[in-house]
Amino acid sequence: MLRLFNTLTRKKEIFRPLGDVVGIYTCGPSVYQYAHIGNFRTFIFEDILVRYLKFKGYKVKRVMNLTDIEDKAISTARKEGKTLRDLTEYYTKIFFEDMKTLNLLPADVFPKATEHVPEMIAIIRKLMENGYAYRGTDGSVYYDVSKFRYWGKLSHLKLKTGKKKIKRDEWGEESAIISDFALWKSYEKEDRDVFWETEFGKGRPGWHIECSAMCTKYLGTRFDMHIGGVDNIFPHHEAVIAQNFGAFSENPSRYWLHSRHLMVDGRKMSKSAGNFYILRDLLDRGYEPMAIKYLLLSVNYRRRLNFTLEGLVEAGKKLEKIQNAIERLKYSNGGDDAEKMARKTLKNFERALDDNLNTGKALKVMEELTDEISRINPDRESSEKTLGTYRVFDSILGLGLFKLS
RNA sequence: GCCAAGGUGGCGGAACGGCUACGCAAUCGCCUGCAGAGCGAUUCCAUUCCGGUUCGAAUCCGGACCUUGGCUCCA
Repeated sequence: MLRLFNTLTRKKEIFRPLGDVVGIYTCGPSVYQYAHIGNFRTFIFEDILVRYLKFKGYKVKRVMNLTDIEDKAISTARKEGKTLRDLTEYYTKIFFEDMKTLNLLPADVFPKATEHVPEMIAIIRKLMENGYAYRGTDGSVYYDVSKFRYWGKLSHLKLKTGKKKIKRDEWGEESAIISDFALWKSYEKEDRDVFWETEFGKGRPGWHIECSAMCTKYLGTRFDMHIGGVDNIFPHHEAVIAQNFGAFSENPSRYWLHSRHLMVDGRKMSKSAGNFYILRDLLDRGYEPMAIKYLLLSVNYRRRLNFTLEGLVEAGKKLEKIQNAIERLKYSNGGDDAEKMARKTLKNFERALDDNLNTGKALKVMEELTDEISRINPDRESSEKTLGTYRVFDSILGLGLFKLS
């Protein structure tokens, strides 16, 4: 029985699907730069979750959005003298390549924000009609958070409503005052050719509306899971809930899952600290993609994971050890029975993943099986059965365990 | 300030009331034409601190101390 930690309730809850198909929406990449390994920690987690649900017999529909319009993307395109479209198409292509390199299954739908402006407008219209939105003096449309009584429920922040912006690093009484957020931003000349003519004027979408529009379009007003990194909790997912509630009177997702950020060399990964890794840099330096994946899976997604190059080497060794054991099983023709061990391991593997997708533990039980069968000389029949067990593991983990074959 | 997570051997990381995981690293053997891989053995007073509950605590309770994360750039 699968249990997942729901940010909304801050508890592990037994997973019960709403319908025949498990609907999963995940906040995908902003395609104006290379995705880094931290991004991939989240995407790998999501991938294993999807694969595991399928293994358990669920049908899954997964939607992953591509954010191809936002402030940074626009300014990056301007700096590089490219059109927004050229820029985002390039990084989208790279992202798909990286996903393939890491053996991640593609989502069923990859909707792009720029292709869903009419859907966004429809939701903003509803929000206006329902009294959750207003036109600002600058012509933009804002969400009035004072109208939403559950504002702050997901993030568990005690937020005071107000129009003031908080100042960072000046925590005091006023620090929890938050501002309304933009649904539709009116046109500024820095936007150049990035605009749409709509009933709310010439402009472009706000930061959060795309997810409301696209999750609703592809999964309906109520689906099973919404996933992202912890940084999305506030304000992004809080805003998505507010938007959907204002438009459709319900929280769009039953479970909200958030993966924790990874650390690099014991510190938060950041460009300024020089500990910022993107996939292709690591590959250029000779590291194996599956070793990277192995390391990223070695700790449960809600725990802090410290990414180091030493850890990466170690992960590569562990993976190799398993690959070697599998290779040996293909030809072993001894007299020992491995099947019992394999069956026990599969059970423990499932138990680990059932517990909030504890991939670290799952890898551990797999390593233990590997050690056990290395000590014996399995007979032909149980070797085949054990290989079957490894195939199950690999179908869920996608680690290329049969690489040597 | 508010809200969280966590502190286990040289390192990573299990165990959530009892049998002192496991892996990596290190040392020594075995196997091997060499290499790789593998096997066996060995070493290391590990549970932040102080109380409490208990026959028994890393695990439960209370209190310290410390670390990390979030609080509209961010997966």
